[in-house]
Amino acid sequence: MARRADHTREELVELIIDSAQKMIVELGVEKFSARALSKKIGYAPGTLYHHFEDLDAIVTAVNVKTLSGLAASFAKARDAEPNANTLHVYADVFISYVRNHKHLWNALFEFKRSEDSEVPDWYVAKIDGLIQILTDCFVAIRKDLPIEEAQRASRLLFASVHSVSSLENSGRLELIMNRSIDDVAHELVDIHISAYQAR
Amino acid sequence: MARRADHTREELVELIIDSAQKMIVELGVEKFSARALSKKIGYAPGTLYHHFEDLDAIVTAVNVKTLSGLAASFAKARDAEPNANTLHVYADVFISYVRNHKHLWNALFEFKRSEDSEVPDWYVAKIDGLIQILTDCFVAIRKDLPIEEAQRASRLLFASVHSVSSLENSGRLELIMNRSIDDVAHELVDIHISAYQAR
DNA sequence: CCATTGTTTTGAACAACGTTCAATTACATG
DNA sequence: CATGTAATTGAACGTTGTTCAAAACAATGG
Repeated sequence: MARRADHTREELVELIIDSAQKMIVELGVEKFSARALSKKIGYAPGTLYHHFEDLDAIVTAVNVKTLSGLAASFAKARDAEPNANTLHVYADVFISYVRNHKHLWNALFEFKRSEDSEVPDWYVAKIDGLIQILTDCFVAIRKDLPIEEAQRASRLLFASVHSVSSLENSGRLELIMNRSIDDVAHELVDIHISAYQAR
Repeated sequence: MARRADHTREELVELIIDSAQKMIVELGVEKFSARALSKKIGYAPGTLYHHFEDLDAIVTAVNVKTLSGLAASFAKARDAEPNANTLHVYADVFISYVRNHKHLWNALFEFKRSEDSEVPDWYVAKIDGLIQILTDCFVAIRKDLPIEEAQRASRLLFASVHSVSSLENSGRLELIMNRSIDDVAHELVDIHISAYQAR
């Protein structure tokens, strides 16, 4: 048939992404399937593949929104006068965002993308944006150090907090320690600040 | 039929685990399947389920060996006189073990276990053993601090290095920074030592 | 040496998955 | 109203993990 009258191309693409997002939020990415999604939106499975390369592409589209949401939370918390304490604020923002969007976050960092599929550029760009905000804080902590040092420090802190929170999110932090992720994140921030100040 | 003459029960269990391990090493855990495994060992798929609860249980059995292997590597590198530098040695041991057993490590930390399945006790015990070794180093660095502080520090360092190396292993470290995992691990060790010394 | 017993092994079957593509259908245009 | 175009369909293919009645083998007792 030709395009059904109920949705334009753009509307359909949006419908697919939004429904996929809802589905992942509710059931987690492992329960997410092409058949279930197509049923939910009232189209046949094959239709999905005329608007997206494969399921991977749909999850990736959802991931854009997830990462944008985190960026928005960071932007909201952004301080005109960044300092050491601001890093703790961002840690809180990060931890609670991940906690409140557990399934979406898992989709972002646990979904297996196929071997050949490249890492999208916007992925790196979005993350770079987040890290830049942290870099500002490190710059403020020690204005005498070159910006490269601050960048290095912020990337390392981001990687640390991020990956420890992934560990928590997959239920494996308790294998290593019996502490809340909030505790751990804040201590990591302290440690990284302390080491940075002692340079 | 009754038990086939070619393998005793114990031999068969061992054969299953060993073949599963080989398979994961060669192809990765995502290519690992019940049918392929049964074909490889020359038994029918159903046979696997008479010796293991499910595929998860087989992967878990492989994981025992993986974690034991890491523990053995740590034990080999263990120093009678631990100090700050020894932590770097362990970082190297850890990183190269993960690098040399990429697929096995992924099976250990990326394989999705079913919701209800409990974390095995030996899992925690093995990891605790590794962390104890690190704790000794921290104790040596500052003998005046209580052992709880050293334990805290070693768990945090272990979690950091471990999770950053997971990030690398899943090909996502490059999303955050353009550095080798070795570099990152050693800087993490330095940072944690520095902060610990400054307490 | 054979029949019976008790397990172990088998493999077809089930429900689900991602994906493809010929056939169909609905809409826009002439 | 006929024709053409393009979106949609859904059956089909090859996977997957798992189950279970049936079959097959080894040990046992006579």
